Amino acid sequence: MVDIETNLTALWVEVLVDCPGATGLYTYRMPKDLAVQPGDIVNVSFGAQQVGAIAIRLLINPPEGLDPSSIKTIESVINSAFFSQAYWTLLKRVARYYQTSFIKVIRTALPPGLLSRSQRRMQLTEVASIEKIKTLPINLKVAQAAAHLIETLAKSPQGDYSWQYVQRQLKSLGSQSFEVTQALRQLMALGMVTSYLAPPRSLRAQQRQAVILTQPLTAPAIDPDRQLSKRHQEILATLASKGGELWLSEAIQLLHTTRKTLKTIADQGYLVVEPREFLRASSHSTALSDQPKPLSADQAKALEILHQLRGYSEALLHGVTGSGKTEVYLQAIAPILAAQKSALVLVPEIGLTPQLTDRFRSRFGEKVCVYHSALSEGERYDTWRQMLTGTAQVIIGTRSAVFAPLPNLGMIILDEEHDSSFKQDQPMPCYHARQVAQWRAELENCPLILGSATPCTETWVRFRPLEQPEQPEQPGLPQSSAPAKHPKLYYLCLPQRIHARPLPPIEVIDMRSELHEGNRTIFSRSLQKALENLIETGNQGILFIHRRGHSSFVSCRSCGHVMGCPHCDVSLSFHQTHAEATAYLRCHYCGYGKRQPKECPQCCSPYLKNFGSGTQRVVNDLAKYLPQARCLRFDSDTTRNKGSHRALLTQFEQRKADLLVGTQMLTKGIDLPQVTLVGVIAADGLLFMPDYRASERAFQLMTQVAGRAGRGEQPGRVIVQTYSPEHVAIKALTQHAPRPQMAYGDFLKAELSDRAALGYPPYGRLILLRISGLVEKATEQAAQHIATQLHQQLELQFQPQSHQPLSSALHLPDTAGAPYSVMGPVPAPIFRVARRYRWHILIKLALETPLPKLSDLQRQTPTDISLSIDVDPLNLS
DNA sequence: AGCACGCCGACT
DNA sequence: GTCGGCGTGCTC
Repeated sequence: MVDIETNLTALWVEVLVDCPGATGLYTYRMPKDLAVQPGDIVNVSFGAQQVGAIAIRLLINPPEGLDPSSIKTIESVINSAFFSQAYWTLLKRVARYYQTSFIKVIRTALPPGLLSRSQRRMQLTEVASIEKIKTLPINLKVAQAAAHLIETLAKSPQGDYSWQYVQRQLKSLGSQSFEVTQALRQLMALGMVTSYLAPPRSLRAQQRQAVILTQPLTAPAIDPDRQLSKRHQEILATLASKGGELWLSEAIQLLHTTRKTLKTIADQGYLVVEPREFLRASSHSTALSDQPKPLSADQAKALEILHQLRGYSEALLHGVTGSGKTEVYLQAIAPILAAQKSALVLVPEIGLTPQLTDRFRSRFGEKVCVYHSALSEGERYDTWRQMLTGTAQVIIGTRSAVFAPLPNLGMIILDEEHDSSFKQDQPMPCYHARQVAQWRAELENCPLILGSATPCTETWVRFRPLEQPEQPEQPGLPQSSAPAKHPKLYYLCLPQRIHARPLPPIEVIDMRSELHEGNRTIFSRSLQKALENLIETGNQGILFIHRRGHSSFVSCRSCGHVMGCPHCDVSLSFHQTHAEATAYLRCHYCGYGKRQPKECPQCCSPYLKNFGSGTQRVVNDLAKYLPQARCLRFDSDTTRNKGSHRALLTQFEQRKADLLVGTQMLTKGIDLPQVTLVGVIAADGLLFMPDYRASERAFQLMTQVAGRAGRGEQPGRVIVQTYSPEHVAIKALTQHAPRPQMAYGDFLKAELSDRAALGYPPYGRLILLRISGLVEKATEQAAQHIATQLHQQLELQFQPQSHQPLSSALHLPDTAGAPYSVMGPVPAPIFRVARRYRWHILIKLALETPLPKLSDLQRQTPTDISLSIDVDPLNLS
């Protein structure tokens, strides 16, 4: 409870302002009519603008050295009493561990727009005239910018755009930023444009056009003076019978009419068409068609343990692909909901798992909400508000949903826990949802369930300490159990598929010998036979290609020139949705794109050779050799549009195609029972990434794709083609079939002993500093400076020790005995991306070394250089 | 982030 | 001597 007396006498509030560069607390006056509490999200005027802020604490006396008359009053309270103690502690912990300012963490946790800020906008006045500009004695460039500015503003219905938008538009038309500023100043002096600060618009629910009857429902009085056709009367009557209010789109369908007809009636005054708040429809409430399914013995055993979990505890549900993990989740959640508590289900990517969402929906109905970054601001806000209400619900969401503000959390489930999309590596905090979920479960005192067929090394080591390298091997199949040393960690194993369906055998094909024996196609003879057989028997198959392969660049046959990105040190990738579509070249790193040129920019030869994107090429080759096979491409080109994911899968399910040819996306949560054949075209792209996790990732990915085969009644078959069959990940893969879970354990055991020897995670901790800037020299200098600072700080925080030499990439200095070592700065593997030069510094910490504080580095970095601190990086490039 | 203030170079 | 560029620092 809040101390009432404090509440009454506190006249001052210290707040954390959402403004970069405004670190520290600012004091505001308590408004007379509002009782602001610590943890409230408020709006304050800061400098010239209005920004969001969080109230941190109340003060009875104004701080010393601050003139009370200069203190502004808190503008408004956006959200009251939102942060619970546990949630607050969670955010603090995230900020500390991931070396990020607290306000940045709050910003990632809240839906965008909640910490609102005022926006500078500009508006055209009547006197605006391009002709007049031309006569002015000003710089030609500025005059041009001014003309563009007027043209741009004229395009808006209100002659009104935000400053940011105009700036962006004019830049794309070739103006420099200072020219725009100057042009604006000129135009304002001439009175052609006015500039103003728009107050922050509060976030609202989604708006939709609605048709609303203006007359009373019961007796729509028809004005005899006005002509109203029979048809129009009919429409009004139907509308009245529907409650007098419909969404425009529904009205058009239901009343069999058009927008125009409604407009005509509206003009006569009988109805209005206007935007109305669209409350999140509970209309997609499919009937509760899905009932709990009978469980296998393994599932039942796992569920029994899950049901007994009380308070904070963690369980790893290690189930082979197709072992029915989802059913276990569903039945684990049911009693939580029944006890009026909520459950949080985290998945790698919502779009890729429509089947999982559907299943939850049909089991739990309206209690299921989806929360992820692809939702519109309004939808996100709605869902967020909905969560705060405290009614028991199931939230299915991606990484950021780990911060979902559920007040009464009963369980957290993290499905496919090995998936790298749970790690954020772009804006700080570079958090891992698994780590945050673990803290959250601890703080909220609820169970956390991690599920995967291929748990990541970190998780494995935590749950299976007995199977670490030096330990003697455990005989037999692993059993579900709790490791003795951690009574709160439970290892649950589903070693068999449901209905005892066998895991498909995996054949590894050595593509080198295929070549020696004269097969120059991309399909080995085994795969060819299997494909032919597939078509004959009328079954379905999947062909998997590793996307970042070598096969999608475009080069000139005559001079060898490779089309490269002008902003990055990478080659452009070839993209084409279908054979007739325009060919595009796109950069996978910065998004730059252009049409495929007709001739080589270097030597003007018309013979530009493209290999097509991986999938495109496979589809083309397949069409030549097996023309009767019907293929569907499933990659970023064909699934770009919203919903096309689902559409493609539905087509495939309805047997409108025999083969699904695709990339990584195929590995995730797709359950297609008719698939009997899985082919991995070239495993090699995966195996030799310059990264210590390459093997682990390759093995996980291949196990996941292989798991797509044989889920139905027909047995499956997997063919993996490679040029390096002796690779550990490939060798381990072939042991998959007889003792699947052991194969994974064996593979990890070998992998872990390598990691232990080098002090890599999970036997050490990494922190990656990414430094980037637009000016090559300045970026390098900044990187050097940061490295120097870093050494000083680390020495201060830990034992003084001898300097490690600034060694080059690939091999880290040996950490034996030392609490830490620093490598770099070194140029990043891809030195230039999106016109920025990039440098890396890698810190390796011994396991027992506490996490250093690196936040000071941030402050000492020049503003035009960006420094991001990635704790426990997954991606070292 | 935005905006004011202030220093420095090009111009009447 | 002034105008107007952009660099530096502050915002309760």
